[in-house]
Amino acid sequence: MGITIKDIAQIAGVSTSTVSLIMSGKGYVSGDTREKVQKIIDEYNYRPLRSARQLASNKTGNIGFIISDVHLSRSEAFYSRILLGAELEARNYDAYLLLSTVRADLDVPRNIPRFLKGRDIDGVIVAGSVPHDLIKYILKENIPMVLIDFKVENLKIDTVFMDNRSGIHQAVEHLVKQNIRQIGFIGGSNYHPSIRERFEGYQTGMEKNGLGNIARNKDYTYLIDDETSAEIGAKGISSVLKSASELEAVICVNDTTALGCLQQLREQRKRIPEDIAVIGFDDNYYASVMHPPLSSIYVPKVEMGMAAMKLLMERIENRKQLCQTRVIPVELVVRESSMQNHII
Amino acid sequence: MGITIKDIAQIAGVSTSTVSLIMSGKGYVSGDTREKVQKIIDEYNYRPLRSARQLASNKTGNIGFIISDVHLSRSEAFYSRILLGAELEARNYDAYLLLSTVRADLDVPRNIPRFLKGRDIDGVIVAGSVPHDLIKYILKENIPMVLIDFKVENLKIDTVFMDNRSGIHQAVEHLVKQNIRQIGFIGGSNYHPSIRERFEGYQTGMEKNGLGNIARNKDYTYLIDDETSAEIGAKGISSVLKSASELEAVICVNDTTALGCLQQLREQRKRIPEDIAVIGFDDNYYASVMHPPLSSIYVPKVEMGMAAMKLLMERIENRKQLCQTRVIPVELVVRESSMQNHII
DNA sequence: CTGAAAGCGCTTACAG
DNA sequence: CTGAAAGCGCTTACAG
Repeated sequence: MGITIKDIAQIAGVSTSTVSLIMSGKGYVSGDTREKVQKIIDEYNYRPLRSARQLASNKTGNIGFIISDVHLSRSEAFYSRILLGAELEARNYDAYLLLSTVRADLDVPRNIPRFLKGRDIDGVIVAGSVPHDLIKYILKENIPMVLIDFKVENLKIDTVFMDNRSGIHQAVEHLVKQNIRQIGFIGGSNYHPSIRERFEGYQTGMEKNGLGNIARNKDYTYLIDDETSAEIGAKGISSVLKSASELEAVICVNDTTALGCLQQLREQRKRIPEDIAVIGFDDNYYASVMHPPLSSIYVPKVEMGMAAMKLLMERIENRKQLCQTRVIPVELVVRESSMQNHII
Repeated sequence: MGITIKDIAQIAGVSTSTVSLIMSGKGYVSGDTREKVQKIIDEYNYRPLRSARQLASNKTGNIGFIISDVHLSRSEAFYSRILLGAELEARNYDAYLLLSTVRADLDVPRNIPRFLKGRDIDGVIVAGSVPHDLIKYILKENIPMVLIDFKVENLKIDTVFMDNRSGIHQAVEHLVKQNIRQIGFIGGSNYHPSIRERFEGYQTGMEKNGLGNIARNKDYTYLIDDETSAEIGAKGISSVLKSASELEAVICVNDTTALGCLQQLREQRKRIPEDIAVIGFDDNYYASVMHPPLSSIYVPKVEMGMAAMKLLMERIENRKQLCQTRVIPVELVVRESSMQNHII
């Protein structure tokens, strides 16, 4: 029913090879022929059938996007924005994005995303943490892959990351500039690479400002190696408040944690930011509408998805190139929750 | 490099037709042959190449998932949960989900999702509102389609919806049982079908409880036909509070709106729920961690995605069947924000 | 610069 | 119940 390359070739009075060459932009075709054929292609609105193209060229034009089910449906919309970026960028390569969610208890290799088994993709983007076995499987199968906001030790894989350390450094400096020095940290240290980096950022940032003794004092930190949640924030601030009575400010590993922290502080009748300043990380929608509005480190999520897609395409083009890590810059957004001395 | 149907046929000593028949589960194959061949298929872990299958059968095995970019990246994770459900269900049909976001200012048909033009999908799921022109295009092209949480007037399309009216009715009754009668509504009336239904639910629910006069009194409602936001909630409650001084409770069109409402009430030093009870809709993660925790109507989002995929597959099977609407039940979750008289 | 032809890996009437 | 064969719509060496 659709129009085929044969039809176009016949109408244009050329061979199908020529039409194919023109469609793909490869090989040499004279300007005249090209123009003539292109006109007919446009006129008939011809689009090559993907499956035929795939079969003949042994390329699928599909990119797999793998994400854990809990991450995709988390409220921060963090990963769905990354997904959005990947999809946007895919268009520039005329690629389709195949989505597959995986569970944490994935049974590799029995239960892996189908497109991996069927080889229906040219490469995959993995966003956030997934079972290590899955990563190893993809590597073993030699399928081009880019990780976003995830790392697996000792494995050479292209990665897109945000500059977690710089983000926390910005937060620390913003506080120090206000003469706030008793700064705590709530979150985790090891559950996820980004979480680890944020904690390290806290340590090094404090160190740089001559506050290493505080950062090393465990009274000032609350670390739980688990999926982040508002609950951790609430428990964390209670705990730190008890152990470090001098506390003036707290940096939370992300906005969700900060939310719980804010609530707990309110229940304890602490004024924010007068008694305790609070800073989050991610800068999601809720940060700006929290009470008070939350200072947070903005992460350009869409850009991360786009960067990953670009990197993957480079990898597919040139499978031998050295592994790269793209670090996406982040930026502190100051709001009421951390403006203790009202100097922005 | 991969193993093909030919290899399997040769090893098993049968024709490729027989292998194909077994793989697809169609036609008649004797038990003996079936078993023998199946064993070899399993042993070699053979999986037919999708593109070849597509080309030969003229079916793609792909389902398109279309969603507006703003919806996908909204913080409620409402639509990403729906997407999750669709993907989960797709596995049961061995279908792949192709994602495409569209912008509100989509230029139809120039800029429509590529898989629509290329006919690379067997059908599409459209989640949330998208430009009407796009819906009309899909209809005109006779591509099987299911809408989720969206309607286009006068067009016959399979649809999955949540029971918005029932949700609001539950909220009204929950309040009335506590002898709360001065109930307002904040949100919109016309921007989106769900919003309209929720407003209608407010009107009919109030009517049923003998409170029609209040529902008809414009002092008790604040309606803005725009994308929902916390800001609308804040402005809404200020406005209603001014015009309806007797106000005891307010139902918000969704949780995001309720969030803004909560904040504004706090700023005005109103106690929640003692002075004003507040109820949201959607029951997203933030509802339970708001301050105070927000009563809200739970919407089973994953189930909606699954239902849509099932419905679409039915439609693809039988293009002539009558259009169906699947209404997914919802349920009020009572939390502190609406427990004025402490009788749950 | 262009064309003829083989081939990609399946499915599906059609015979038998 | 099973096999031989055509065909799906492309791409890609290979000639010329």
